Amino acid sequence: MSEKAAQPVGDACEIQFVDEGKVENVRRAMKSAEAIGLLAETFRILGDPTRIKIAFALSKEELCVCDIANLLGVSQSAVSHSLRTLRQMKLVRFRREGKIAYYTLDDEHIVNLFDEGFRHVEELL
Amino acid sequence: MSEKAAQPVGDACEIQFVDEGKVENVRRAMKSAEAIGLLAETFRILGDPTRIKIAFALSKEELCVCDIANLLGVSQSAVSHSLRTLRQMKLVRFRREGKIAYYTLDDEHIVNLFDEGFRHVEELL
DNA sequence: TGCATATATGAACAGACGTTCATACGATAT
DNA sequence: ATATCGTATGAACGTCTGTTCATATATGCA
Repeated sequence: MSEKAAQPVGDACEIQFVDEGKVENVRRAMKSAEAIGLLAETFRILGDPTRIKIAFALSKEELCVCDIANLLGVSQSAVSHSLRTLRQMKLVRFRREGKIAYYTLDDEHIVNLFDEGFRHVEELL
Repeated sequence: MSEKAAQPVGDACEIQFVDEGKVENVRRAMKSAEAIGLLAETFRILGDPTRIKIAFALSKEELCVCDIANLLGVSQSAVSHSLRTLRQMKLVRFRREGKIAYYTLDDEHIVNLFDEGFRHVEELL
C-alpha cells in the first residue's frame, strides 16, 4: 500500500491508492477540467445519429436545411433543432440567402475529428 | 428545380432538392452508413463526463479500477459500469494482475481524437 | 396586402441513459 | 474454509434528450 494511513472514506479500495505516482501524473494533466467538460459536450453533441449525419454531410458540402432533411429522411423540424444544437457548440455556421439558410462546418478540426474517428471505427467493422 | 416531378412526401421543401448536385455528392460519401453509425456510437460513449475523464486519465497512465474511482471521486460501481461501456466499443482494454484489473486505452487513435477535440474546444474557452 | 415557402422554436411525450444499491464473483491470505 | 479485498453486474429509479406537433418568424412574390 502507500504512506498516509487515513480513515476509510469511499467504498472502493478504501482511501489509499494502488499507484500513487501515476495518479499524481493524471491529476496534473487534468488541471483544465473546464476543457474536459467541453470536450465531453462536443462528443455528446456528435454522438447522435441524426446530428452526426448532418455534420458529416456538411463536411462534404454546404447545404440548406430542407436538402438536409430530404437527404436524411428526417423532418425539417428535427433538422432545425439539431442544427441549433450543433450551432451552440460552434460546430456549424450558416449564412442566409433569401429564404434559404446554408449551413457548413465551422472549422477544419471537426473534419479531422471525423477522420480520426473513422480510423478507429474501421477496425470494428 | 430538378428532373423527376414526383408527389410531395415530406413537409420540408416538398420533395425536390435546392441543390441536386451537392446532395448526390453527399449521397456517395455516405455509402458506408454502418461506419457513420459506429462513429456516432463512439462519440456518444465519449460524450459522458465520467467516461471521458476515465478515458482521458487512461490516455496518461495505466490505472486500476479503484484508483480511477478515487481519482475522479466516483463510486467503484459507476466506474466499473463505465469501463464496461468503454470496453464494448473497444476504447479501452485491460489486463488482470491478481485481484487488480489494470485498464489502458485500446489504441492511439483515441489519443489523437482527444487532441483534435481539444483543439476545437480551446477556441471556445 | 395576402399568400406561399423556408426556417425556427416552444411544449410535451416516449424512450434512453447513468447512477445507486445490493449482490455476486474471483483471488489472496490467514 | 472463511474472511477480505478488488471488481463486475443486474435491477430500479429519476433525469435527460430527441422527436413530433403546432405555431411563429421571415423572406419573396403576386
